Amino acid sequence: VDVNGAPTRLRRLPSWLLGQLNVEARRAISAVFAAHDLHRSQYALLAALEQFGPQSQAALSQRSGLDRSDVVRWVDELAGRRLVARAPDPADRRRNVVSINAAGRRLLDRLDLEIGAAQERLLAALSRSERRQLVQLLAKALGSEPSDGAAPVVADLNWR
Amino acid sequence: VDVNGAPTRLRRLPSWLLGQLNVEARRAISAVFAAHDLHRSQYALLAALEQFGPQSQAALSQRSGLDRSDVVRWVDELAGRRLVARAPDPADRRRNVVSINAAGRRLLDRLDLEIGAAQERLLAALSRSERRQLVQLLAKALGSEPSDGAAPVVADLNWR
DNA sequence: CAAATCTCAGCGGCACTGAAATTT
DNA sequence: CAAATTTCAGTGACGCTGAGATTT
Repeated sequence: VDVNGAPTRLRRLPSWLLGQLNVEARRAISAVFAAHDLHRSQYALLAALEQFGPQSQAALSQRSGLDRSDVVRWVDELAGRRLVARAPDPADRRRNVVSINAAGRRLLDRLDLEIGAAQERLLAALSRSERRQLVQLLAKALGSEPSDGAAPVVADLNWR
Repeated sequence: VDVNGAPTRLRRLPSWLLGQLNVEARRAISAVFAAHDLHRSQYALLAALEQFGPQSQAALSQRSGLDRSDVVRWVDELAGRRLVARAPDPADRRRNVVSINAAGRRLLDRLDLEIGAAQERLLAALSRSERRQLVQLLAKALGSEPSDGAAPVVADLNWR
């Protein structure tokens, strides 16, 4: 993706710039996951399970931002690889309770490092403080409230 | 898209934030174009034609960032609606020369306004200076060199 | 009964690939 | 001949919809 040479109209358009950088981001990230025969969505699921504990697929959908039907597919895959467990909820038999296990946590830790490195590659043209700024601006635009509880649940990723 | 409630891992990940905001951006922008029975890609083509003049489809592909095969499809559409003209290049008969006409320019002007308004909606949570910052950071991350020739080719869009 | 949950089949937009046809 | 250009058919990932089955 070479943005120089593109029309001025586009080069000034936030939505266009977002789209272009997102293309590069998807490429970089997908490559990381492909090396593990995994998918972006599965990282989101593992992250939600690690942070919020065992939960229904509906809850997973809400927390991960994935569609309910995609949650079904990706949990299938994760369960088949023994990275998560899926069991009917005895308290409400409409639900499946999904939980991450030790192998899932190990994989998540390994992925954190590689994904962090990919972020650095993606934003190589920016300084550290610029990367921080970009993250804050994106979060604010999304209506993200400061992740309360000043104590971070997860250790700082290495791209910071 | 509600980003609060998402895992901390994701909320700190530039590529994830990019993806989430890009989803909203696509939704906002597509709605604008749908009202004109148009497509995002066609705006990019019109913008390239307006700024750089008549050119081959290969050149259009490079300038607009669209794939060569998609250029074929969208130029088909634009030509069918008499917004651009497509004629074989007498100097090199492998090429088609595509050019924008008066109707295309009028449409482009109208779109500029509506797209500008959509950008404002997308970034409503940001102040003006934050929006400017975001655009600059995205551009820098993409390796965009300052659009040289301090004189802008296009009038400032109203979302600035 | 209405509402929630899970599951499955499939759709539409989109970036992209491969190959054929033509011309330089 | 190799390389460039246009065109077309098709693919795969992705976000999403609709509907059915089950349970509360």
